[in-house]
Amino acid sequence: MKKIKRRKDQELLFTYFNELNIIAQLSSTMFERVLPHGLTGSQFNVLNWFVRVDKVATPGRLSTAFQVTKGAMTNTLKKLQEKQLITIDPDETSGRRKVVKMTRRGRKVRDQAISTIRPLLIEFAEDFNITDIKQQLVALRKVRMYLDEYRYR
Amino acid sequence: MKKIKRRKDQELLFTYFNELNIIAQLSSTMFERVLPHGLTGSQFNVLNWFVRVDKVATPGRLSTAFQVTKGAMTNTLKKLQEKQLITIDPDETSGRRKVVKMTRRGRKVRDQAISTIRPLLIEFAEDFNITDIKQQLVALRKVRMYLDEYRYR
DNA sequence: GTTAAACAGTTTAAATTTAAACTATATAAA
DNA sequence: TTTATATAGTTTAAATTTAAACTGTTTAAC
Repeated sequence: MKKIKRRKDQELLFTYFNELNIIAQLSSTMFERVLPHGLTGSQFNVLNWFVRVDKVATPGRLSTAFQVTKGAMTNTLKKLQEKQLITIDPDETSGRRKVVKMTRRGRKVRDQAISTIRPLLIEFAEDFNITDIKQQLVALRKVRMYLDEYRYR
Repeated sequence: MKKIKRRKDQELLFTYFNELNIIAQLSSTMFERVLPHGLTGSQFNVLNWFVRVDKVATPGRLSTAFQVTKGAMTNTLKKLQEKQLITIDPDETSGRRKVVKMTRRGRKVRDQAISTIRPLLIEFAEDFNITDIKQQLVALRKVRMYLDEYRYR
């Protein structure tokens, strides 16, 4: 009896994470399609980080934040720098660190990106109950926190 | 007033999809780490599809199901074929189609994969209310269906 | 029946990402 | 102080994925 329940639970959870993954894939693709200036998802996420979290960053802090390898972040930052959306300077206080900041142009492009994504979200909001989404978000945060902790054990 | 509400909603939704994406990334990584036989996530997903959905497939059907390009699926199937986990044969009734099936070996490896993932899910289940997850799943399915339809407009 | 269009799958080149090796700097231990 | 180790970031090669071009087959129109 218990064994059967466990198997059922396991299937349910598997389906649950599968559904999460499909949604993640579909939504990222939708967002990426409308991003301006040939911005990729990772590039936009970095720009948005500067608005959401902090004015200043290091490559390492960003690679930890987005859970990508340092090499991947080096690449993403290089692209953003080429487009003049961020600056990468040596850290005065440390010879191995670098200081990353968003430029004024970067901020403008980020705002533009937000405003191209907004219509998609507004439309979505018309079909869904915001209060309900808010509750889902509470639950999702718990799941994310669990996974985050699990990762570092 | 309405404008402010819209902006708040937009931020909430953005956070919502962001949270979904982080969870998707963390969970896929966790699962992939424990997969046997150097199986990648995409490879496992194909094997699992044969258990969940149908005994027989075509490359096209699979690339649609997982929303990846045909080229990506060609690659994934090639890898699975090399490992002798699937067979790819010409379709008797059509010269341009191919018939993909999971081998007995493939089924065994898929079952093995499931059983390496299971402990992670069992542990997860101990910290979360299954009834609650079940309700979340209902909500997530609605979101997925919305995005799925949105995609083909 | 020919011809044109659509379809199924593969191949190619470019982009992104990872893991691991590597360079350079900072910290800690002796 | 000298030496060892940890840290920050870059580079490299391999893997995966996409978009687009391409091959071959089927369907539809005429």
